Amino acid sequence: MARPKSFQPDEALDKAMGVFWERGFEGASIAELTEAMGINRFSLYDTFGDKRELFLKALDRYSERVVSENLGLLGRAVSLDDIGAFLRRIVDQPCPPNSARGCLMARCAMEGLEGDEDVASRIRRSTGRLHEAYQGALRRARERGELAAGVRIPDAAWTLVMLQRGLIAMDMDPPPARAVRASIRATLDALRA
Amino acid sequence: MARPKSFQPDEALDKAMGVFWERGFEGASIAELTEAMGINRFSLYDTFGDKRELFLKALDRYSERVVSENLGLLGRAVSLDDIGAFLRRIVDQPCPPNSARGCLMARCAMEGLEGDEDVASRIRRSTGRLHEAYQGALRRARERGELAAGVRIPDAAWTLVMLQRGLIAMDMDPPPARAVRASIRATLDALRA
DNA sequence: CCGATTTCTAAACGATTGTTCCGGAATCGG
DNA sequence: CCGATTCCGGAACAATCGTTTAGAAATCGG
Repeated sequence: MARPKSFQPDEALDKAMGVFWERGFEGASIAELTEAMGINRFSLYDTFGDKRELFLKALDRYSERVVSENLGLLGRAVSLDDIGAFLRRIVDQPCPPNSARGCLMARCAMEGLEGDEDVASRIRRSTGRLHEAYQGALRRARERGELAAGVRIPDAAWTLVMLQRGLIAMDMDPPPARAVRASIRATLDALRA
Repeated sequence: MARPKSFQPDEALDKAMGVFWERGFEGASIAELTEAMGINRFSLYDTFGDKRELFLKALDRYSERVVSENLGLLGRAVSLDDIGAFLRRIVDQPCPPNSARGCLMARCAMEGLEGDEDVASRIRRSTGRLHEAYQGALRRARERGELAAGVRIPDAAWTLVMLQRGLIAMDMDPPPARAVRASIRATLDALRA
């Protein structure tokens, strides 16, 4: 054995995730990353590989941190009202660390990273898990008799995924809060028995 | 007077718009732009200013071309079915020039350009015009007696704006086409009398 | 305390970024 | 045809990009 690392890779990866979250992949420079992570250039390459590998690791971290947290909340939803509360939380949560907004996955989907299969597969997996969670919540709502007869759960789950994406996409120029709440309510009422 | 330009600024700006559309602001390099525009580096700076000014001009061009085209279609919508046809057209149009997808404005809203007030104001104006157009279409639908009594037109218009944004945001990993059509139909049925 | 092993510091790499400058080419009015 | 004016081609700018390398520093087992 020899000299131990003077930093905690886990914490450094969290910081890197935050930088990518705020600035995107191309927008985040190595200098910015090393400064935020509190480590040296060499340590970054030695521990995480090059920028792209670091980005993939940050995506995975985002998936187990942020996405899984949201999925956990959704997993406890048993009614349409719970789903509505979940969606409302999405829009008016005060962004985790400081000024990072929106969804890292959704942001990458907008960048030119669509060609990178490793990135694309992670995004697909993330949306797939979200769709799955919405389906679960809808099934529980159906068991309680809340859903209208004609509602197809897979399609309704996709509707909610798209609504969530739409809410996030409106981040820069958000509609009045009342309109947002009304949209969420209208979408859920359309499923109601 | 003297030597005339050997290119048409209007066409060159169209090409630049296409590059920004596909690659984003930071992703589009000057070399890529000049090549696509068919002009020299000097001509670019002499005619359009620096990269940021060119980008702002491209945003304006996008606004008068693509946005206005969509707004024109919406302006002819008189029923909820017309709105539905408009939304369906958004998702399965085969991307104007070649492989440019999504909305340039929405893409910039995801990039780190939120700090630039000149960019932000253009995005606000674009979404504002879209919201206005949806309100107009909804008013015409109401005149025909299609809208339920409790529907507040401004809120419903925001719902449609967000739905459209959500549809575009799902571009990389799109849900099955049937689910998309079902979502559009469900959203509109919620407004129906 | 020592040698082996690993991390860290710091400098530098070539490539690319956005931007500018200069000499030659082209077109105009006269 | 001429001089003035404008534009084009290409080289070059400094700055930054992502990445690598060489040597100093630090920690371990023995």
